[in-house]
Amino acid sequence: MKTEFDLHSFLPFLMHHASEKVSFGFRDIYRDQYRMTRSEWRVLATLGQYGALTATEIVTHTGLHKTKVSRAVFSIEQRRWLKRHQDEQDRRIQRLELTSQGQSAFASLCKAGITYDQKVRDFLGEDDFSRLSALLTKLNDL
Amino acid sequence: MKTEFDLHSFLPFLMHHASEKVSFGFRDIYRDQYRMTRSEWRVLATLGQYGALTATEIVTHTGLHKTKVSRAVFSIEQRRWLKRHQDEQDRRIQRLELTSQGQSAFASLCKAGITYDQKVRDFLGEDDFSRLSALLTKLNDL
DNA sequence: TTGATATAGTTACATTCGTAACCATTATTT
DNA sequence: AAATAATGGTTACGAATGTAACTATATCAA
Repeated sequence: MKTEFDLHSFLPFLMHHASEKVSFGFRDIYRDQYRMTRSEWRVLATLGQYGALTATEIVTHTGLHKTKVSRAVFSIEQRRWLKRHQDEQDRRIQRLELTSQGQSAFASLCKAGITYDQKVRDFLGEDDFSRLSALLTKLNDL
Repeated sequence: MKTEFDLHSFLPFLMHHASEKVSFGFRDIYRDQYRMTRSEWRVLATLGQYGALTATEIVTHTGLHKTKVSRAVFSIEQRRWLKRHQDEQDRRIQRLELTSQGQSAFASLCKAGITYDQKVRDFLGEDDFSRLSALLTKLNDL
């Protein structure tokens, strides 16, 4: 049991730092090359990976707030990277689907993502990298 | 070398998720009990731990943006939790110091922090916890 | 010295964010 | 079937954020 508080070994602090470090490295890519926000990138990636989804499904996949998803979808639609298809059974729902332009943007960012991933792997070493992934995954159930 | 992109095993994604999970658990405390933002909590904690500092020193300690620090300092000052002391050598500088009220707020949040820390430790187990801390620290040099 | 440059810190502005309120539609209850 | 509740999604509004411009002071160079 720890009795002394030390900010720099406090997990929320450590996590946040490391997370920004890792995230910003990749953010620079989608931000500078495509002028995308993180929410937009995440929505694009989710649709790219899972095909057509509703906004609510994107929310559950990503954990993003629904207003973020709503706005991201709107802005991606503006670029003509996705289309909305009204669901005929349930007219509240729109099925969201990447256009071919959206898919190639996604493909290009995937490549960049894999390159970036490799960079971090090289830095950490394969063992530490997978250890870290496992620990982070475990934390999801906290 | 990985050739397929999978969002859910992509490190920026994993990190961000885990970070939010861990951070929000503690944020609820300083937010609900003290109406503080993360920046404010971090500035308070830094001053609590290191004693009197200048704004720039807080920036280097925390990595926070200087406007965030400026605003956090202002708002903590409003609560009478810190005082500014003009430096007589360099009149651009203000030395920032917690008042006794600030110190007791800090002390109380430290206790909550230690409790929270213990909760995460228990969840992960001592070994995984320190493994994780080590990996996150390593990432700072990425 | 004085002019140029750098640093500490704040502020104006535009953007982003989260909460809550809000439509529209569907499901459930009575 | 009418009333009520629940759901998908958007929007209004206030708070928080980052960039860049700004003020004031200090340092450096000529």
